[in-house]
Amino acid sequence: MSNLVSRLEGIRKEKKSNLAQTAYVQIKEAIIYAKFKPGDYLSENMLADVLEMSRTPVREALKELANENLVEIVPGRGACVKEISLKDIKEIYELRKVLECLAAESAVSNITDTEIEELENAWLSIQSKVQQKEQVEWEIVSRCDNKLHNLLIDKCNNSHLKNFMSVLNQQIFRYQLLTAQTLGDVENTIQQHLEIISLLKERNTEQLLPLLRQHIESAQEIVVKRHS
Amino acid sequence: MSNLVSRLEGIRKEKKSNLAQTAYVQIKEAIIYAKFKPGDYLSENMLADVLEMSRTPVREALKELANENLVEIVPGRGACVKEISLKDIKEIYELRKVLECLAAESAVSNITDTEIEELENAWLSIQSKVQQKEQVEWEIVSRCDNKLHNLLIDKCNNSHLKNFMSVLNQQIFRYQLLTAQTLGDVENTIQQHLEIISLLKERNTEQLLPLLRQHIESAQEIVVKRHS
DNA sequence: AGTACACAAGTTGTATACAAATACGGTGAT
DNA sequence: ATCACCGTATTTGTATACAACTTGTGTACT
Repeated sequence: MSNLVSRLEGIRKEKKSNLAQTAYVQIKEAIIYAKFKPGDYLSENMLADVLEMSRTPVREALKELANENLVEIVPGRGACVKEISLKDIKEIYELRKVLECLAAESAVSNITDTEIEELENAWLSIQSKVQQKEQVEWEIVSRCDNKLHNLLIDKCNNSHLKNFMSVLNQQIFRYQLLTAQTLGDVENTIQQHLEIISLLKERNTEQLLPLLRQHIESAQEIVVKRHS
Repeated sequence: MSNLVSRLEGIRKEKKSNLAQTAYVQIKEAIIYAKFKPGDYLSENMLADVLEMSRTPVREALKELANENLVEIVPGRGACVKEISLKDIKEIYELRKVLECLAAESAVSNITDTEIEELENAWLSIQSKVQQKEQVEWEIVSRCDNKLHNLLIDKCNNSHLKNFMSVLNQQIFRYQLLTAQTLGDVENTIQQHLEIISLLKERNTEQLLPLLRQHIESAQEIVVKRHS
């Protein structure tokens, strides 16, 4: 009997509490939300102090962030928060274009109708607000935008692709936050998304992929334009 | 004067000696060359003992290897050398197909004529051996094969793509070693490569990409066939 | 004033110590 | 014989100590 109990406890404990992991999450958020700015040097001691833990887990977190291109470890100085260069943006979006299309291709057959409808409703709600001349915040549109892209990744069959894309999307999100916090042509954005959703509904891969590609390209243009 | 001397010494020291890095390289090689076999558990203590260093750098190395999908860190057990599943192979090759084509597209304009000729000569040498019925070892063909693919990666403009591909290629190389150590249809392989090289020489991207894609697909088929 | 140098403060890299969790093997009861 | 339980050994997670290196500043010397 106590055997069973211990097994249940094993299942219940899904926290995976682990200081290195929390350090990783905290520092990452601080970088993405620009609490730590590009060019800042983060010393392990300082971070350990702030996070109230020892250097060891902080160190592990920094190494992981270096892998994901969010910091650069400079020996003798500390971990430097990476700048965002125009070249980076172009490279990342070039990758996103082919990888997200690959994900979409496989996701099309896995996404359920209700998931699509949910997404559609979110956009329709934004559309009606716009049509009634209500104020629409950038954050809400951004969240909806991410919802679509995350769905495509989430529902694709390729776990390695998922990992790659999550690293990419993280950086893209950071770019958006740093450069494009204002709305562009909202009505156009809404139109693009609704078309994509409609093709998704029909499982029309052939027409979906080019449109998706074009959508990502225009997203890139916005970020690039605001960058300078 | 002594100021200059110390500066020169600083330049000369380009070793970047760092135990964590050497641990990473050593363990990775041991896994790729199957000295550590899939399913083996590697404890930090054991590795530290073998590598004659403390657990700290070993631990960092293992975390990095976990990121690259070569081991899986199991709490309470150790780092388990990853099995190679059929699903993994399919996923990796699917990614390779689109990413290597993307790399090739940009590499075509950066590769020099001499680099291509060097590659071509390597393959012609193998071809002449085969035509004279000489024995050709798998390792030599494999090395030539990798030479082409590494060149495409190396000469592409996208640094993020390079990073992704180096992780992918590492795994592909491991698959090849574990499953396909014997030669398939060598003459066909040679023919395929020579055609690709010829198109590369002409900078004929339009015809190159489909052929490259097809080449990767047939490489995948070989690995999959041997896997079972 | 300008330059070389030395010293101090801060940084990472590495080793080690300790705690908590887990696996493993033996022992006993049913 | 099988299962539950318990103690030991091993494992990771974390903190801390120390060494080597880098940077920056101040000082003496030219």
